[in-house]
Amino acid sequence: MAITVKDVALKAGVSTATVSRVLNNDPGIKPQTRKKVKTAILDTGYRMNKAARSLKTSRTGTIGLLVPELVNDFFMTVAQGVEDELHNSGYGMIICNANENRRDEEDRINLLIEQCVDGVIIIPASSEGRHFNKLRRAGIPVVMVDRLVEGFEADAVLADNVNGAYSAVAHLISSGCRRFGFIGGSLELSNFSERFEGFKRALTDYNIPVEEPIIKFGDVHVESGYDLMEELMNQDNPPQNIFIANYFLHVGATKYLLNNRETASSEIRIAGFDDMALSSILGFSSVTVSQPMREMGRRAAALLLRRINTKTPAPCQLIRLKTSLVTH
Amino acid sequence: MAITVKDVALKAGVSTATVSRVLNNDPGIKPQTRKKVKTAILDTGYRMNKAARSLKTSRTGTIGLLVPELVNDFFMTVAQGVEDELHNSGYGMIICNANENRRDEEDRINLLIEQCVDGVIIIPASSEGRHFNKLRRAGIPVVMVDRLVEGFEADAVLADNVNGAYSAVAHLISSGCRRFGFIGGSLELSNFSERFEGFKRALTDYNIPVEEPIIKFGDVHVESGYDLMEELMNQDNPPQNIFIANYFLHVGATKYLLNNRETASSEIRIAGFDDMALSSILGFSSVTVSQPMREMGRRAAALLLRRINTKTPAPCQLIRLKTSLVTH
DNA sequence: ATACTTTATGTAATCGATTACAGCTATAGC
DNA sequence: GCTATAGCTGTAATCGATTACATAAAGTAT
Repeated sequence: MAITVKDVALKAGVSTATVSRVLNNDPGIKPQTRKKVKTAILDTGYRMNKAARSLKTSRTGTIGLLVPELVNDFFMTVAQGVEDELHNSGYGMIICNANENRRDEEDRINLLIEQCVDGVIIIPASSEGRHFNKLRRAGIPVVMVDRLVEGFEADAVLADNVNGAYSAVAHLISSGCRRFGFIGGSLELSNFSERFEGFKRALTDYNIPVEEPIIKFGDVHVESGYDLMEELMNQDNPPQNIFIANYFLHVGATKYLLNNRETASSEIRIAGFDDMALSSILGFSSVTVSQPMREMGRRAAALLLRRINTKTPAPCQLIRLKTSLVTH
Repeated sequence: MAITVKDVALKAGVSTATVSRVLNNDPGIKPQTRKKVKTAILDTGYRMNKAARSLKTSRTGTIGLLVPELVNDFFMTVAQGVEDELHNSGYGMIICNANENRRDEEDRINLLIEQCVDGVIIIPASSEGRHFNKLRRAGIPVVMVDRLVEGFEADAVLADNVNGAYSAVAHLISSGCRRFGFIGGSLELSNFSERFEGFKRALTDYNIPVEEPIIKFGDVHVESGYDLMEELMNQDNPPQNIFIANYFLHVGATKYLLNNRETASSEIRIAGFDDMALSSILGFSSVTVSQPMREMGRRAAALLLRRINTKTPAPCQLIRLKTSLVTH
């Protein structure tokens, strides 16, 4: 039923080899032959069966993108960047959802291997990455984004978390703030430990003590932000200035403050990480660190494509992208 | 290099046919043979080459999901639902991004056809869908979600937009509101025209006139919401109650109000469509219509899988899912 | 014991595109 | 005029899994 190279060859009066060569833009085809084939392709409405091509070439022209969740503007903005770059090169992208857990993450890795993707970009769901070695064993190049993991080495594209956090806190300090709370995700996650590092460094550089009880860690979601802010505010002498290490925590924390306007001081100032569409309308937010999310995706894809197209194994490359500060 | 059925067959001392049958859980294999093959599969670390299978069976075990954009919690929540359902059935999902324009949308359709997906779920980017007929011609089943389009008929899963909008407006009316503005996307998009329909119906049912100048249409994004709210507020005698027909418009409109606290009355009450993670912390929001987004995705996927697995062409099916009202 | 099912497995063709190799033509070089 | 070379194009094997058909073995009926 479907139209194959054979049909096109017949129509154009050439062999299937020639059709294939035209399809692949091989040089060394007479211009008139090429034209004949091209019109035959259009006339027949031929569309290549990529499964057949993949079988022969063992390249699928698709890469996998594995993210911890789909409903997340950070991950999806990175995905946009990846797609930007891939599409330029004629590659397709399979997005897989790790559902925030290792089991699903591993499961999706298997799926991607079976789908014979040419490469994989991973935003890891946890701090542990031994299961990614399957990809290595299957000869599939990998690029990590946003976080590094234990037990697996690969190229990576990361934000300069330390300096990003530092600059936000320094900004608040220079506008007079002197006492800071911290809300962040688990220190096991490399991005959060880096941001905490930047936070501490800014405080020590300005001779501000780091007070244990007003440092809070949770997971990376809205609910956690809400709870941690509640804990923070219910202490004696809660801090007026709070650095919050990711967008979703920021949203949750703001939610708490809005729900508790009476008790929470209106003088609270928040420095947040990630500048999203809604960051500017979150109350209390005075400055946010903006990661170049889309660019991170683009760079990751570019790096991956380079790996795919060069067989020689170069040492792992680590790209750090600068953040910028957005004041509200 | 890679391990194939041949290697497994050799190891197990059977033919490739038998290995294949075990892989496909065919009945009529002696239990001991099956066991032999299974251990051989584990021992060799065999992983099937899906390209080869697809070539032979012309089924890939993947479906395509085409969305207008990735950075959009509505679309991605639907995507979650789709994945929930697909993954139960061992299917994979390729997400494609139409970038809000018809050209890219058509381009992604071609990509999906070439990838030989078994079916496609589409959230259309515009009101026009003639280009989707390519899928039909390629024999690929399609299910639409959220919107209907002109020039292309298919199964669809939609929210009950009319009653959703009606109930939100009726709710405000019953709490005393008497004069309503409307902010929505183009009426060419079926979901918005339905919501506008519900809006009007509520007003007429309660004998409230529909005043032209306070009805605003734009596109479906944050910026548009901002601009339309500005227009609305700059009129003589602006309405105190506003129905906003989607989440992003709602966000944009709120942004305007927050940026113009002095001029805008604090008595403004908004009824919004879509209840998202942040809906509850948008100021002014008094009620939102919640679509069962994830369920919409699930139902769409279930419908698609049924189409894929039954050859008999049944008439198009249209599923309407009830919305619910969330008060803030 | 014979013929006929039924059950389990093997043989080999097949899906559609790619590509090594062969073959043919035309041109250049002598 | 004859060979060497380059430039195009065709022939046919190939990728890995599936499956129609063939075959063999075991069970059943008479």
